[in-house]
Amino acid sequence: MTPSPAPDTPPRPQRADARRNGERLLTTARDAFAEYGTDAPLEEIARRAGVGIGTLYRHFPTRQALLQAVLHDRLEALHSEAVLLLDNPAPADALLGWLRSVALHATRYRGLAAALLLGVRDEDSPLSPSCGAVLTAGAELLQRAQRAGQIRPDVTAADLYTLANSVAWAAEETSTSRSESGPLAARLLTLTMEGLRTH
Amino acid sequence: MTPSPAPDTPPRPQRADARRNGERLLTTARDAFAEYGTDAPLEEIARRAGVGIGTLYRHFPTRQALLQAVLHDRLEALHSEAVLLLDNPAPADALLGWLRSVALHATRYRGLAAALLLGVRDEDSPLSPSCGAVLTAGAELLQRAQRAGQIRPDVTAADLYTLANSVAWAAEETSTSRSESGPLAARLLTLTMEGLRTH
DNA sequence: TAGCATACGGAGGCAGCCTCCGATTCGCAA
DNA sequence: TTGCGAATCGGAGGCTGCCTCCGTATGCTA
Repeated sequence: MTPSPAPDTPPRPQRADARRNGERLLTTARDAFAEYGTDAPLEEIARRAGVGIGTLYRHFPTRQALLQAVLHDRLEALHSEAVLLLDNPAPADALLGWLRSVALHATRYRGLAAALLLGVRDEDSPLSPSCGAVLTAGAELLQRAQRAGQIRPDVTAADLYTLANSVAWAAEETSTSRSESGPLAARLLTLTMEGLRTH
Repeated sequence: MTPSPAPDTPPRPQRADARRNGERLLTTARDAFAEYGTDAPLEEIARRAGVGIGTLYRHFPTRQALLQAVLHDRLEALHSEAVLLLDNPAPADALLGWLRSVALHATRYRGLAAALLLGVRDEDSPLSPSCGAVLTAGAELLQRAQRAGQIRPDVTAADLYTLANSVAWAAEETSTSRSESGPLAARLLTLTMEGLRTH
């Protein structure tokens, strides 16, 4: 146990240069992921941000941690979108529209769908909390639609999350450019989702 | 132009040691892919087969080429299964059953679904001919089911191939062990396919 | 402005890819 | 059988990218 100098004094705040470097890494990483996909070379990101590779690893110990920081806001947005849609008068439409957002988001970077799927499977992943929150929000949306009798009762939120991401993955693997993959994902998702409604 | 000694004499057949090495590499690769997935280290495969890495690359210039050789028979089997099913009296059931085979096959090795999708997208891939044949066979099965009015007319064979593989991919990404991913793929595929029938 | 905790940077070791070319082996022809 | 040329082999070596470790530099507080 390292004795703290004062138990309730918060640890000294981050040094100014450290905060600056962290921010530059973040914005640089965002660009690099967009350009190379989620397996963009980390050394390239450090170089572009004008810091050493050691600095990158100190701020973000794993690629997943960096990705989590880059995605944080977007995942939060998906979460609150789901919460808002709980008030939508058409439960099934609300659910399916939200799933479209999820799938579209997952086509943003090449490799992202895989990372998002890992985020729910592996509880130790830095993405796990954010992905878990998204999944939970989706579950409420689903439950409401199922209670209304509009969606098959045997589908789980995990199924839907998985399907949305897998469709996004397929779109990104199939399309040459990233601009094509969005529409393709939407099209495949529509086909997939048709089977979920009750008849 | 290198002048051939005799225009219609086939070039001298492969030397005995070369043929032997090629075969050993093939069976070794099969095991390695099963163990490590499609990105198994090639040097490991060469080592296990008891040949130098140079020999591996001479026989199979790319990883895709090796994969193609390993998959050849299985893909051919999927093709002929489709042809046989053309005689099945229930067109939609025949199609959906075949898609289940396709998806199950794609869960065989980790990373395989991605390779199979690439095989139809990239015409230069060594997998392209085999994958193309599978896709064509599936298209006939689909056309028959659509003519019978049992499957939505706006679905393409490429859609179905893509969906089957993406579901297989999701199953392999989601499951810890490979033995779980088969059933999960089947379950997700069922959900997906429900929407394809006409009502 | 001195001293210390914090943060930086990049050298270096590792794994895997792929190429290239000197060494080896096969198999035909005499 | 033997000799020879063509076919084949093997792995060293150069490259990219990952990640760790530790000597050095710098911001912050007193």
